[in-house]
Amino acid sequence: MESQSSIRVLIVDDHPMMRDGLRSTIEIEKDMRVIGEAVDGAEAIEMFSSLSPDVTLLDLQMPRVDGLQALASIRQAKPDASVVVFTIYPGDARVTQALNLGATSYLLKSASREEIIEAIRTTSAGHQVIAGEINDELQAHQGMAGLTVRELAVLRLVKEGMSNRLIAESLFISEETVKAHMKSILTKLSASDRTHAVTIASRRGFIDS
Amino acid sequence: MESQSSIRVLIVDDHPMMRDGLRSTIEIEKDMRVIGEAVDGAEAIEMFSSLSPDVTLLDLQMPRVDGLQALASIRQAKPDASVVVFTIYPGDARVTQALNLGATSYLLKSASREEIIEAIRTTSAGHQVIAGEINDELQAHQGMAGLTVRELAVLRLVKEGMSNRLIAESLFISEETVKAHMKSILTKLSASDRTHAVTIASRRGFIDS
DNA sequence: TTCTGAACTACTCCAAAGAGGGATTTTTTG
DNA sequence: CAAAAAATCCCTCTTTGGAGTAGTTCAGAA
Repeated sequence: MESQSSIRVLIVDDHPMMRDGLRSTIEIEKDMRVIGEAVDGAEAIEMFSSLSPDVTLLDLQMPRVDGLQALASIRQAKPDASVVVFTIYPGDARVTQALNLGATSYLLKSASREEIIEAIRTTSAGHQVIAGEINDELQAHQGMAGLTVRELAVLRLVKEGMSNRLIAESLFISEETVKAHMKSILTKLSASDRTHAVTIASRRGFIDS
Repeated sequence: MESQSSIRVLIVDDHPMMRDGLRSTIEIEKDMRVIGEAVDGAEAIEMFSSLSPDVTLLDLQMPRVDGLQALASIRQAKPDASVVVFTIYPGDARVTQALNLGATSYLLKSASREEIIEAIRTTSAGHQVIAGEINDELQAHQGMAGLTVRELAVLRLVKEGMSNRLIAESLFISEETVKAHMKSILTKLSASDRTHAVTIASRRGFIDS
């Protein structure tokens, strides 16, 4: 589709220097150009609908509306949108979530100029690019059960230092139910206690660190 | 000193796009230029001693040798070196540590082009620049007791899910001593339990997240 | 040198966490 | 619709965590 004209790219990142780097790297290539820069998720959603870029380069860590929310909105507005997630976060759970939300590709910020340019081209052609480290991580946790919505809600409160009793009150359930969720969380994450569970969940991208 | 000639800057960051952004932004200014780029702490130490830059722009989050270690080496080699820490990490404890290690200035990656350029100029002139958000954080925790070396060692093991008994064995001390350290940690961080302590310590930059 | 902070140890005591069972009711989905 | 998955609740039992209190040793600073 974009073989004749140039690939129109929207950059979404809250760090000015990172946007500058991406812009200057992309502008060097003859078959692509930057048509807009957004500094947070809210702006990303607006600019996506007004500009209709061919490829959106999307950071996940952003103030206000985060990248995953932006991704959801964008894919809802245009279900075949090509999005390259470009983030420092590995973590199989976050990657899986992004791919389920419709991200086409997933790159890390440690990627080289060439990898990024190549990923934009490949993604605009409708193909997927996943960073090697990410693939390793996905395979390492392949087949493992994810955490449910309720388990994540419990774990986020655990992280803030709440006791099972307080969590129960906060979620309007019994303490026994909280314990049941905790048991499931510890099993699924192979954690030795609640602190370990939070540590593992942060590393794997189930919850924000 | 550098008023006649241009300010010679060394960039240290493991993200190629970030380095590109910094380089192109700095090269626009007539009174400064980039004389080298390092991708990790080890390279930073080497390049610092071979190039003797006027200002070093240093990221903290890097593979192998991290930024704080690099900072320590650099300041040891040249005690009056001007270093601008440039990182995504806030966290008063990390900032305090960096400043104690001899960092001149502390900027966040959300900083604008103008703020970065201005910080390089000010720092090369021997003055300090601290990002506003960072100052707020420092003030908010000003006067609070820091964690001791031993308390940090305990907390890092707590984060990995170890029980007091296991931590005691691991550090060759009694479980009662571990409990004493935990009591002190919980008090100093105003944490409700060990999980909360790890969460707060990560946010404030006492331990890596 | 006295003093302060850090590291260490010991005791009691109770609340909380987690292991090991089992069971019911929604909700989702093939 | 039937089956599976998720969410709920309950009971026992043991281990662990954390509060409270008290003390020693040692090193470095005032």
